[in-house]
Amino acid sequence: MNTTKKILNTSVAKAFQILDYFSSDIEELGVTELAHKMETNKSAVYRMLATMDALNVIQQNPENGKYRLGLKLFELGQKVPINRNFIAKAKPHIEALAKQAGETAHLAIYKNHKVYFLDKVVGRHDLQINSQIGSEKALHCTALGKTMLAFAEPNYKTVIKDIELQQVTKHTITNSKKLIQEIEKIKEQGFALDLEENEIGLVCVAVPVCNNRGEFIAAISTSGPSARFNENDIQIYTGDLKHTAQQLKLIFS
Amino acid sequence: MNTTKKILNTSVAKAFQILDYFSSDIEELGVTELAHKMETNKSAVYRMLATMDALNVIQQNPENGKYRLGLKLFELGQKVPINRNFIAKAKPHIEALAKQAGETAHLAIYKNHKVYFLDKVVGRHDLQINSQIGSEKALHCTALGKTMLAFAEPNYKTVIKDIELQQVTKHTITNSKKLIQEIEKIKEQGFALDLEENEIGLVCVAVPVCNNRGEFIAAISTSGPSARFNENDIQIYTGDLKHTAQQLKLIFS
DNA sequence: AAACACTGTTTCAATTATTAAAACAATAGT
DNA sequence: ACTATTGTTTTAATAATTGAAACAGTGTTT
Repeated sequence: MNTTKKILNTSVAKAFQILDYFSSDIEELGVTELAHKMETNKSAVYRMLATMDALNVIQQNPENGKYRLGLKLFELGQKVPINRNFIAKAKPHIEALAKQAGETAHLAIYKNHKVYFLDKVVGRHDLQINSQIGSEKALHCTALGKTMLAFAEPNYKTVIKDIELQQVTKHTITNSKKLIQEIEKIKEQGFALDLEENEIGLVCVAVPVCNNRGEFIAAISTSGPSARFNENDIQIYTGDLKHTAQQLKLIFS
Repeated sequence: MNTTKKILNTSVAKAFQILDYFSSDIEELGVTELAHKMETNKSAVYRMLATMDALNVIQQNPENGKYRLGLKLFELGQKVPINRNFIAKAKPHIEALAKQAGETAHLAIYKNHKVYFLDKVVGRHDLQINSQIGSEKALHCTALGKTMLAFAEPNYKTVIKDIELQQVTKHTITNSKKLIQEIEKIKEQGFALDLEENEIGLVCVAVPVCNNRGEFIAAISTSGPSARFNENDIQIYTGDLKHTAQQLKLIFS
């Protein structure tokens, strides 16, 4: 019963590598385009695409021959066992949070030593974060991640030593000692900050959501450009977040 | 630019075959269990699972060693280009529809000569349809499918000749001539019925949702056990459905 | 406690499928 | 009509997958 698995089938890995090139921004990709991105030949990519097309995993646009993600993935995505009931019930509160601050709000969970976005409600401004529901982020450079290290991970010191503290921006905490200090601080104050540690110009505030037994369930955050996140703003947002976390606590208690 | 693709990579096909064994009912599956279901050996299944585990496509439960669908699929599912805005805006109307009738309501689209469920709101009764958001259904034996043949497919007669009219129940229309007559009737009356043609005991009413240019967008339905769907009930539900379709028309016009 | 039955995991030679370059076909732009 | 691009197909060379059997754990039964 191993925890870290190895890739034993290269074809399957390549198939999912292809799928990862698609996003909400890049809806369509061609064979040649993908082969170039992946630095392989067209044949291999084509065979993968043809196979996945036959399985409805991707779908070819008959107009230009390019491919896009198919409905099989939508179906499989719906079957992933996550608490959809919680997401649905939390939604109005996340919406209220985003509306109050006017900034983008996120709901995220802790899994595989990573942050996973479960839901997102955008703020009212033009300048927005390019986050994707379902996508993952590193723990050490995000407010959500640091919240999780502080409140979701009892052995957070071990985790910090295990994960790679990659320098994403010049403000990223890459020193494990400093990060442990930061987590201790977060534990005390009950919220986490990301001051351009994940992306220059982007600030984020996050708090944990727990049930009435004090068990960590999820983390919520408010994020936006540093220009709109001065000390006073952050204090207000933190209050809003704690208020929302309290409401969400009642849902799952 | 072929439309029907062939499976050129067996490994990828097997990987997705494995994923298809999972559902919201069957959340967890083991290596031996899957190997038995697929009538192959454990090694092949294990290698697939290990690979997909490494990619977060599936995830092993460390408590019992069994596997479940992973967050990568949730992420990919979110990236599939379907009109999520429409689904979100339609949701309250589908909910109202389900509440009024007390029966399960569905929102579905037409793609690849098939019905795809985009959303579902369950009714108030214990006896419920076991449908899955994102899953597909055949056209000829469902009210939603027949609605699509009538209103979404200009060349519906060609499609009927192309698709297999599989006998699902004793009431399924398997004769193409009769099905064409049925579609013509549906075109006239503006709604479609499924009188136990897909499952014995299950009745379904469906209507099309169009924009103000008359273009088909989606189909909505009300379904439940035949005991709760007498002629009078069906007439009421049809009225409700047409009312909802009218409201949804305004959203996308 | 010891034997059993059941997991998931690993191994390894035999087999089979994948590979990659080049040719092909089909479209769009100049 | 030519050119440049696309997706698709073909080919022997290659590298991967296969599947039976052994292994290593867990939990249950005797």
